[in-house]
Amino acid sequence: MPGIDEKDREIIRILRENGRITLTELGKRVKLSPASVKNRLEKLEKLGAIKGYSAVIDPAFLDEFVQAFFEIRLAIDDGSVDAILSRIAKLDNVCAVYRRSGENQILIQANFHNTDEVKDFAGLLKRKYFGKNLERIKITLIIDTFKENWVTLG
Amino acid sequence: MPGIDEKDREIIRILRENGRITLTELGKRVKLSPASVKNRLEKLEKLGAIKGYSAVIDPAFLDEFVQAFFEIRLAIDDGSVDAILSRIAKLDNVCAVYRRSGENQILIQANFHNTDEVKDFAGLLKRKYFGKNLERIKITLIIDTFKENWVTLG
DNA sequence: GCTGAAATTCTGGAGTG
DNA sequence: CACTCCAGAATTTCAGC
Repeated sequence: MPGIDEKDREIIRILRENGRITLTELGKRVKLSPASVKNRLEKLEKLGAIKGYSAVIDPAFLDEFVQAFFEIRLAIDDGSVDAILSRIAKLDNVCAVYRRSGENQILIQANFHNTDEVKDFAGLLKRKYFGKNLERIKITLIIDTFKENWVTLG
Repeated sequence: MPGIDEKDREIIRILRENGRITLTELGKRVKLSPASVKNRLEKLEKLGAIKGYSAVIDPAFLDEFVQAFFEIRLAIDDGSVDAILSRIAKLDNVCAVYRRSGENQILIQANFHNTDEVKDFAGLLKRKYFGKNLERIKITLIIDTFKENWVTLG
């Protein structure tokens, strides 16, 4: 990676596990002044190394009692799918969207208030987003979370 | 949820998509003083609604060029597995660990420098962590990420 | 990348409804 | 009892070096 040194990587690693750390504390850990850390942060955000910041939430506090994975098998997986995935990514209840190797090329993670909403969402994926290109959809529900977004729980 | 009102939920929703927002800005959005927001944040963290904060990173900048999912089928899935999953969750290259419904009860997401490390990790899961209890392990590699941790990319 | 000063934010206590 | 206000502390920010 061009223009990235070990201190940048250390900053990234720390932020990944503690996204709300202050510049001052971050500076102490990597032995830099707060101003320098800020300059590096801006550089890393501009370069796209840091995409954003997020809090790790217990979804039950938002009445999101059902968390589900949707593994989707498409008949044809070409570039035209990208636009669809981008639209799905914008949905408020969707927390992750990946394209991956294997038979089920698409993986979507989303939260719901109840299982009826899960069914509705699966129908939406078939009807509104993928249409006949959707060959199979496998739904699994999260039972327990031990780590999420690099944050260890419990 | 006891002791949680709509303003708390709004704070949580904002933080989930913008984990580094200041208390002042957060206060403007939910129409509260920064001090009140701070009190609520401390309450939400104490209650366990907010588990932590994380930056969303492009793993390539850490030379983590391979991101993989490990779907694991166990012969017996009882409470004794919890301790194992907690240990796996502590590993530095593991970003998520879930127990879920379906045939492959365990889902692990982790990052690697290359595919050799993926193979090593799969071996470790079998040899060190699950042993004979591990019936099957399905590995898939992430090809593209459209959304992660509630942060939309691209 | 550091320094130092100014602006902003954070923080804890006292006061109000 | 949660919120606001306010003053002191800490942090952030930006200029110049």
